[in-house]
Amino acid sequence: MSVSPTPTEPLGNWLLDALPSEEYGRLKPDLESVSFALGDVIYESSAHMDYVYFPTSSHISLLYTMLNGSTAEMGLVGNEGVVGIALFMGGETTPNRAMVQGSGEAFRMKSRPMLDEFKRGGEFQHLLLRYTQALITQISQTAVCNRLHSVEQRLCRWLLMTHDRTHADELQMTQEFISNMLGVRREGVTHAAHNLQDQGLISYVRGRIKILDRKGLEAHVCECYGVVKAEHGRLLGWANRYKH
Amino acid sequence: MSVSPTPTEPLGNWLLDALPSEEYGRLKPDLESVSFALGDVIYESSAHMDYVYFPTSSHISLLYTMLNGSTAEMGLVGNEGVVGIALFMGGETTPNRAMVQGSGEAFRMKSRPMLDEFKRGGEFQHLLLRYTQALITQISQTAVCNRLHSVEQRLCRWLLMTHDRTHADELQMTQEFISNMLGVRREGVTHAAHNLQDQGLISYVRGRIKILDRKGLEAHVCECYGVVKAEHGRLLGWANRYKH
DNA sequence: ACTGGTCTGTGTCTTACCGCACATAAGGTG
DNA sequence: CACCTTATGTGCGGTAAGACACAGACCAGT
Repeated sequence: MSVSPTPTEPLGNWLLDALPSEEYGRLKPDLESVSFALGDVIYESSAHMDYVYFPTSSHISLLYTMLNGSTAEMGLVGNEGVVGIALFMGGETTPNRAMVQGSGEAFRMKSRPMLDEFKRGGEFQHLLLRYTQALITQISQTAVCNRLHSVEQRLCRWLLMTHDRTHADELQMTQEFISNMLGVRREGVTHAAHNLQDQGLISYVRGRIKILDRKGLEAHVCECYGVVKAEHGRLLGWANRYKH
Repeated sequence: MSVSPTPTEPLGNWLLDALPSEEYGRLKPDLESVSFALGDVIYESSAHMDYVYFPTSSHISLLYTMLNGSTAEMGLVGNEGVVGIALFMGGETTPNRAMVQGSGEAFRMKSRPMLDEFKRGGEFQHLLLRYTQALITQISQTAVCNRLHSVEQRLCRWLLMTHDRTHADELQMTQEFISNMLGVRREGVTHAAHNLQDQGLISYVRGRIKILDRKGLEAHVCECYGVVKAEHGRLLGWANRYKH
């Protein structure tokens, strides 16, 4: 992870870019640009957090690791959101881990100035809370989806969610990695990925996935993807972006 | 659902009872006591919400219903919490349903006065946000648990969570009902319940479950139960209760 | 006491997914 | 190129849980 100085606008993170100029002006001096590589761990479970992170070109996975080592993803944060909600929700820590799932850039801000602005109760607070609600929807839907849908459907969902946050048609991740996200065996991913490939929806070669037919994936995915996406749209008001 | 007037203290809801006198004094006139029966629907998915609810002797289940009609629970709210977080998180609605799972009492408050107090940024806001974080943990853990643990383990977890919120050893609910919560078939619940009964942990007769051996259930349950409980304790500071 | 409805138990068949073991393939490095 | 590591494919047996079909058991009302 490397750190570099002062940002230019628009920043590329929707929460930051939706701020009124006045609030943005107050926060700006405290924003630092950071660069993440795939697999970087941003927060360890129950560990102290110093910063909140606003991804721009990176995206981050929220994971839980069981005592026996198996893992599953509960949520995915891209440039629509923020990592570290526990800092403004008042809990300081969370019992999960945040890991970089797509390398790229983010802005970070120390807990203290973030909280100062949050406590003013303006648009910043309002945006963070609405985003948090969107995240809750995402996590809830994951809970239900994990219970009721097949590996193949969940893989579609995961690919689409990742695609939305990558803004590129080629994703870099091994089946092993994906299996840890979906909470299934690696072979299960091999199998599901193979099916999707046979249908011409993706191509998969050694840690490189190409999304060939997004529409096809959307036709294949369970309703969960749409529910979360619609709710994100509703809560984060895509129309209101880039105010300044 | 029946409504009756003015409360006496302590109210029995931890969030309300943890408020400083000043804030409690402001909210008090807006609190109404309501009585819920099993199965009452408090919020419908994506429907307008007028009130937030602070359960005391009742508890409420947060559910998601799939297009095909199958359902699963994502969270359970008892007298430690509040139903209707979307009202202060700023989303107005959520894409799920809240249903009474244990009959009993609750306090409710109109959205407007609740928001007025929330926006003052005092202890009320602080408590609600911390509670929301605890709820997020619960939902996250449900997501992971749904993926990685057996019906029997999940049934134990659900029984313990419900028991914590009922403060009674006899629960009233059919296997059909439970199957909708766990997102499994009714027969799956029959099977799991039977196993628990054989081990002398519970007894089950036509919609009446007795918790016979709580320690035994705790020994049987997956880690998820403990994680969520510990996090609730940490975030809601059980020591700080009943301030006034 | 009969009847009808609501719960629960049981059986069989099928399927999705796990666990394991191993084969193959594709790159990277000396 | 030879070799090693990493990534993926495949096959087989086991198991948890799904779908469906009924049987029994309890309860409530007339």
